[in-house]
This record gives sequence, structure tokens and C-alpha cells, in this order.
Amino acid sequence: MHAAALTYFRETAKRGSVRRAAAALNVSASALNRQILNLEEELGTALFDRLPGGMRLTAAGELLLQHVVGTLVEFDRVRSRIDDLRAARTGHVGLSAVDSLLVDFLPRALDRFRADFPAVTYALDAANPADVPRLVADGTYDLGFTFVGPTPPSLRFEHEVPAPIGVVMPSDHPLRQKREVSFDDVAPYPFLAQAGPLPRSADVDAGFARFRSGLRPRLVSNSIQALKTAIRLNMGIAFFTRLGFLEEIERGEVAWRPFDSPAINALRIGLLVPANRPPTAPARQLAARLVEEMGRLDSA
Amino acid sequence: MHAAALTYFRETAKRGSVRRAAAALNVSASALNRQILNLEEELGTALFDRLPGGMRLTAAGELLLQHVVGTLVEFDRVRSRIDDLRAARTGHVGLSAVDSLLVDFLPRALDRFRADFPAVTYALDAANPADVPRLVADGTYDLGFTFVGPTPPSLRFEHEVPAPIGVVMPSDHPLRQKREVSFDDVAPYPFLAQAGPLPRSADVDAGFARFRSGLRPRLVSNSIQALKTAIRLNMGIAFFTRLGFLEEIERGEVAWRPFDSPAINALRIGLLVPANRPPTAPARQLAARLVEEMGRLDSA
DNA sequence: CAACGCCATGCCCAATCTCCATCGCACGTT
DNA sequence: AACGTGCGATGGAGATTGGGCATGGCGTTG
Repeated sequence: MHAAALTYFRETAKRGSVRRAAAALNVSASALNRQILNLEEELGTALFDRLPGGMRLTAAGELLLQHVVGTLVEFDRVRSRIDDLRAARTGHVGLSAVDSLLVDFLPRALDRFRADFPAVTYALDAANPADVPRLVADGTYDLGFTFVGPTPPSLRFEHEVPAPIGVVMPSDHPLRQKREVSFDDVAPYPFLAQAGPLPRSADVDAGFARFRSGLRPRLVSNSIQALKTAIRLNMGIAFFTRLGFLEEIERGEVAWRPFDSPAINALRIGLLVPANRPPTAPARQLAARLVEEMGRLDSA
Repeated sequence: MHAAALTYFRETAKRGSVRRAAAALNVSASALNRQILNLEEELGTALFDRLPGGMRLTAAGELLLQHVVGTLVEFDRVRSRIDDLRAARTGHVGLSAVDSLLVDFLPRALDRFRADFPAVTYALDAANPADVPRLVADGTYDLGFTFVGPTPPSLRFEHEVPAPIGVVMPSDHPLRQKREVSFDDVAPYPFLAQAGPLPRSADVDAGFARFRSGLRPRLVSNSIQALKTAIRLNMGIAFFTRLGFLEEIERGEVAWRPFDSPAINALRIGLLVPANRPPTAPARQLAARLVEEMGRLDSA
């Protein structure tokens, strides 16, 4: 990949002698010497001073050496990262996440990841926020996404993004005028609830849980697509993290407004990884990619 | 210098097609394609996805591309710096400096520089601190060293080092016990003065000038070597910047102690370069080297 | 179905790289 | 003063690599 001349030059600079460098690299001194003479001709300047005892770098040589060493070291790093990729080409990754991320963020991230690792299989399951840590800790899943909170020592949040729960509404809804909405603001409006195969989660914020349990949903569905359409058709509003509707918000089809509760607005979702158990190769790659995608969310 | 494969790979990634890249680089598509296949074999992984319309980088390819682009860009920079060196191989540099730097720092720095630029000639002249800026500004000299102070807009201090004037004494001198010495402390001791071909400089600190003018030197010499020896032989003490005696201090032959005057201890010497007029190639190289050597002083 | 774009491959020649042997030079030893 | 030993530089033969040309296989497009 990199020209042999680079290695030759580096070794010669290191050992201060063409012959010693040649011995170290198992090539003949003449071959090595020619490469260095070629380099000097190409750059139009001497790279070494020829002293009776051997070769010493000139100023230009020092400059070039820095570049060459840097290049070769960096290449080693790149190669080992590529080897990691190769090891991760096949395998299985299990992901346990709170449902808001299953709506939009995770399916899309996985789809993009799949393009690079077509032979990897996935399990992508929703779970209650409080259950995710246990599922990752005991190895049922490789990675988890849940609201950030205290973790057992066997787990660690690899990366976090702010993820307040707010109100998702049609783009012409009156609540859109407010920058933040209170529980009282939303009470009058019809409400759409998601009902998955899971028991309803013990909620992250006690006040919010109490508030929502008092509401009577106009529509309950376990189909996210149905809920999205229902919101667009003005059947009601729903409560989700922004992350579930990034694309629709972007296109102006729905609007999202935060609550006026500091506790809710401080909510963060994090990528949970095992701290002790070494992750499988594909899990490591996927985790790295997810952190990247989360960074993109952050800046958006 | 760098393998052609790097350029081939970069161009192919850029254009998304072997044929287009080959056309842009004036080589045949088959030759270029082979190099890429070789790369993939060497790394043991595909770098491109072959789509009907052309080539798209895989994850491993993205990784490698970063490395390759970085390497080639950096090489361009290195090459141009080497070209600068070559342009500076010959020529002349004029340096005007306060005398303390002529004692030790500048001759040694120039000697090291000369090893890399043997064909450059130098003028190295002492001047009064107050005259240096004018001499550099009007082009009489390319570079200057003087005490830092206000400069005309046509000049600029490229780099500065602290350079308080202090007392140079034999290593077993009683004043050595003090961390800082006062004017009164030194008054009882015999004093050695340097007298160059220059009129005695208008001194940098008014209080110090007054103090020194009251002293009667036991020995006046224009030979620095003579002064150094005289100090070692305990004939007296002298007033210099540390920079004039770095080597002797290091070897323990003489000691140096600062005065207790904040004004004197705040003194700095700086490398003065023209801000408008572009410096000659050798002057630019020498200036860069001098800044490097000054940095070494700083940390010493 | 034909035409066109793409990358992959076989073949041949030219350029490059490597090796071995040798040279000239500067030093230290005898 | 002569010699031996280390150094880099160089010449020539042979192996390796890189390049160009022609062609093949494949998918898309008209």
C-alpha cells in the first residue's frame, strides 16, 4: 500500500546507516540506497549528509521523516480499524430500547448501518425504561437505549442526548403558538396513546405519570404509523420525545413543543453498554455508529 | 514518493468511477482498477461497493480514504516546506542584536543553522537596544534582537523570551546564597564591564542605568572570553542576561542571580522581523529556527 | 433485443526494483 | 606507510511490477 521507500527511509534515518537499515529490513543495501537516492532526486534536495560513519538527516530530511513516520503510524491505526470492521462483518447484535427510539431513530440508523454490514442480524426490541439496564447487564441484549439515570457498575452510558418528552401536534394546532406548554394547556385536547405489547412503563417523571394517567385517550394504537397519521389528520395530540418524529418535524407535517417542566426537559436518553464484558465486534461497530448518529442529532 | 495507488484510490472515490478517475489521471482504466483490486486484497476487505452506475465507498473505504487524503495533503505541505528550504540554501542574512545575545546564544544558534545551510553568509552585528528597530525597519538588517517595547507598525516581535539582567559571579561567590540581589548587595564587590566598539547603550531601566554609572569597573574589556575567564578567576562580578552564560551556568562554572527589581525582571528580549517587507528565503528559515531555539530556552 | 455504460481479466511489453559484485573513500590499526 | 574495515555509490543481469490494449461478463436503458 505505502511505497517501500517510506519504510526504507524511516529505517535508514533511525539507524543512521544504509547497510544497517538494509540488514534490519532484509533487503540489499544497494536496493535501499537507490530508493533513497531516488527520493532525493524527486525532492530536489539532499535528505542525508553522508559522513564517514554513516548518514545523518539534513533539515529537509527531518521534515520528511516527520511526515513519513506520521503516515506509517497512522496507517497502522487505520489498518487495525479496518481489521475490526472485517471481524464485525458477520454476527448478531441485540438492542433493547425505550419505544420512542423504535419509532424513527433506531430503524433508520440500523438501516444505514446494514448497508455496511449486510451479514449482521439484529434483534431490536422495545422495553420499559427501567428494565433496559438489567437486560443489557445480564447479556440478553448487547446494547440498550434508555433514559439516563444511575447505573450499576457493570454498565456505562457511552453517549447521551437531551430527550425531553413533549407534545406532538398537527402543524396548524393552536398549541403551536406557545414555546412551552403546561399540563393544563394540553388537558382540553384529545389525546392519542401508544399501546405496545409491553405493560405501560413506570414513567420517568412522577408528576408527568400522574398527569397522564388522568387523561382518557381518544385513540389507542400499537401502530406508530397509525398514530402519526392520526396526528396529521388532527385527531389529537400525543406525547413523545422529539426523536420519534425528526423527519416529520423537518418536513413541517407535525410540530413538537416541550412541556414547561424542568424535570421533564432535563431528560436525556443514553446508549447503554456493558462496562466489563467485552462487546462483540459487530456490537462495537454499531455502538460507534450510533454515537455518531446521536452526535448528528445533537447538532440538529 | 507516495505509491500511485493512493492517488488512484482517491480519484476513484472522488469520481465514483474507475473509468472517470482513469480519464482524469491519464492512465488506463484497467491499470487503475488493478491497483484498487490489489489494495482490497492487501487489506483483506472490499473498499468499494460495485453498483451498476459505478463505485461507492464501503465503511472500510471511507476509513482508508480519510487516511489517504490526509497523507497526500500533508505531503504537499511538506514538499512545499522542503522547496522553501531549498530556496533558502544560498543567500545572506543580516542580524542586528543587543550584545548579550552575541555572547553565547546567537553564535551557537547560527553555528547549528549553518550546518543545514552551508552556503548562506551572515552579518551578525551588535547594536544599542534602541537602535535595533530602526536598523531592521530600514532594511539594513533582516532580523533583530532587542528588548521588547513599543514598535513602529512596520515591525513585529515574532517571539519573545524573558531576559532579566542579573549578576554573573563565580560559583563560590557569597552572593550566590541570595535568591535575588539588590543594588546595595553588589556595590561592595569588584565589577567587570564590557566595552564593545559601541557607545555604551542607553540603558533599558533608568534606575539600573543610574546605579551602574556610579560603579567603577575593576576591569573593562571588549573580549567576552576575557570577561568570562575573569569571572571564573574571581576577579569580580558582571551584569548580563542569563542568555549570555547558559553553558557556563549549566556546567556550574559561574552562577547567575536576578536583581530584586521588578522592572528589570520583567525585561524580555524578542526577535524583531519586518511586518510588511517579505523576508528573504534564508531569513525566513533562520527566523523559524531562532524561534525554535528560543522555545528551548524558555523551557530550560 | 440491441446498445451502452460499468468493472474484471488475459496478454504482452516496458519500466522499475532487487540483487550481487565491485568501486572509491575515510578511518583506525599495525 | 601499508593494510583492513567500515561506509555509500554504481554497473549489470534477472525478477517483479505496472501499464496499455483488447476482450469478457453483467446490469441498465432505450
